[in-house]
Amino acid sequence: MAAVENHLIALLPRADRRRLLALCEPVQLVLSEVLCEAGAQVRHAYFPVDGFISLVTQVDNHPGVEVGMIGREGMLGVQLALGVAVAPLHALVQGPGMAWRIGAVALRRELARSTALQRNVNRYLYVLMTQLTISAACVRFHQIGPRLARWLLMSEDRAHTNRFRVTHEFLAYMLGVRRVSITAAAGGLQRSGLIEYRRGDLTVLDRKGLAAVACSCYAADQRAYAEQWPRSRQNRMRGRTESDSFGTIEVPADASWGAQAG
Amino acid sequence: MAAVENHLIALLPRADRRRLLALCEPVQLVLSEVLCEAGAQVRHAYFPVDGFISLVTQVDNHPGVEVGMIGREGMLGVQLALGVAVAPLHALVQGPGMAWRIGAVALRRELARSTALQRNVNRYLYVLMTQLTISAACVRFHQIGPRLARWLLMSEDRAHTNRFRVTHEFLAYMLGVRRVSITAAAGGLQRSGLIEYRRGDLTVLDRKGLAAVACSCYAADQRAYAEQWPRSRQNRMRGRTESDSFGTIEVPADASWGAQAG
DNA sequence: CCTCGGCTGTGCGGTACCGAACATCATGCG
DNA sequence: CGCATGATGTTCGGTACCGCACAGCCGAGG
Repeated sequence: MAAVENHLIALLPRADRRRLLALCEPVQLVLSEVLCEAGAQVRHAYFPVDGFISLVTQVDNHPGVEVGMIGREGMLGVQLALGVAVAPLHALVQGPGMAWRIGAVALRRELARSTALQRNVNRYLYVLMTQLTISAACVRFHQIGPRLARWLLMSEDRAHTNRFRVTHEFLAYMLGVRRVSITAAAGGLQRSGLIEYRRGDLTVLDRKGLAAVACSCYAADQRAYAEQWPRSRQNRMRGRTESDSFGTIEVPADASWGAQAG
Repeated sequence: MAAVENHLIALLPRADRRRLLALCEPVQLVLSEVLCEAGAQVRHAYFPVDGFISLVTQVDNHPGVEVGMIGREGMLGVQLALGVAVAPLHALVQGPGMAWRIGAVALRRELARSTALQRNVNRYLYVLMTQLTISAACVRFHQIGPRLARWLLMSEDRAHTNRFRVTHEFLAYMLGVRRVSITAAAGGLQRSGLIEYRRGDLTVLDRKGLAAVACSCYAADQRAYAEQWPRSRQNRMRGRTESDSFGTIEVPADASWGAQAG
């Protein structure tokens, strides 16, 4: 097993993992690439390893809003496991990197064979649903500043780096707000010394501080994941070093999924 | 087969339907009953026949927002099919009536046995996910008036009556807004002659007019359902009498799931 | 009949957004 | 170097909400 691997794959028994990977091909996720349009036919599922993907919903002629983020902890194309070959959402690459890609038919065949894979995919499906409902409430009640902080934390978790290429324009699209509102919110975070950016190059400086100003949805997302994989390596390690609260814990730059690298 | 039945059950082959119903017990859904709390353990799934159910999400100490509605077309407790026995959302009875209730274990056993049931449940799960994403965008971009109109249409579809007992207070909770905002929006609809209400007793007078002022999410929800059951009785009938646009079509009081009673 | 409690209407100031336009500034390229 | 391009900063008025408070009003129960 590789040092880094998609979690849904890493958690499979060795034989199942081998079989699944034999059906996959490695692909490079390219920044801003659109992996599928809402309503379009889907032929592949993706298991990100390094890269990560944003799920964006859109209505009428309003700008989009991100309702989900998929990194190493999940997969794009869960609906294939439900026998649905249409994408419900725009999926676009938000962090470049490697992913495993598998054909829809192969995935379904392997799902029928591996109950472990079935279990993982089902659980992830539930986590994703939870993420959607959290996003709905977040978008309704939380202000732009806290939402931006949450977004940065979630991205950092999935990008495995504290520095990424995003413009205010792009952030505005993700949060479903005006660019000007991002300028204001990001300016505030920068003045507080939590982040630093210039011309599409953003660096998270103070992860802990960011977590303090982020809305509760960041913690809620992590909790939803942790509940489904309470015994995974990441979450076992978590117990060793953290308090039981997500709101005030120290979250180092390479933390992910409630993990504490320790 | 009864004249009225839950659609997920009605669409099963006779033998599967018989087996499933043998495992179910009829229960009466009582107005305002809370069927499950978010995060709580779930022991039963429900297939509404007459009654219907609201799914409500909540964060911090904000009021709730409804993110899904379950009537004859769906079921409460899909997550059991994913092997998850925790509820992601508050579920409360919004329209009284009859429903079939089945134990978690029995449901899982029957799912393993009936591929037709599996198929229906999986597809409904996808529809529900779509509903969640639609709600997220709706709550972000659409104004209270159109959202209220949408809510009334969705409720009427599931209540199978144009008259229901709801207070402004309750509507405010469903839409995640202040009671006062509902008073304003509902007052507008009443002055336009689309609805009529007094003291917790609301009647839809002009369904067509309501559809005209509702946000696009009403049509989007119906389309999501219709895509998954394109050949169901309701949707077959639809093709005979309707144009391809949801925005301007006539929608009679007893329509449901894109159906046109004709 | 009257009163009380739940439902509805109204008015007030505040604010967090929006849309549009314009100003500045860094970067890369001819 | 100078300039186009794209990123960021600022300003303006407008609006759709919010929180709060209070006023009317219907209907059930004493």
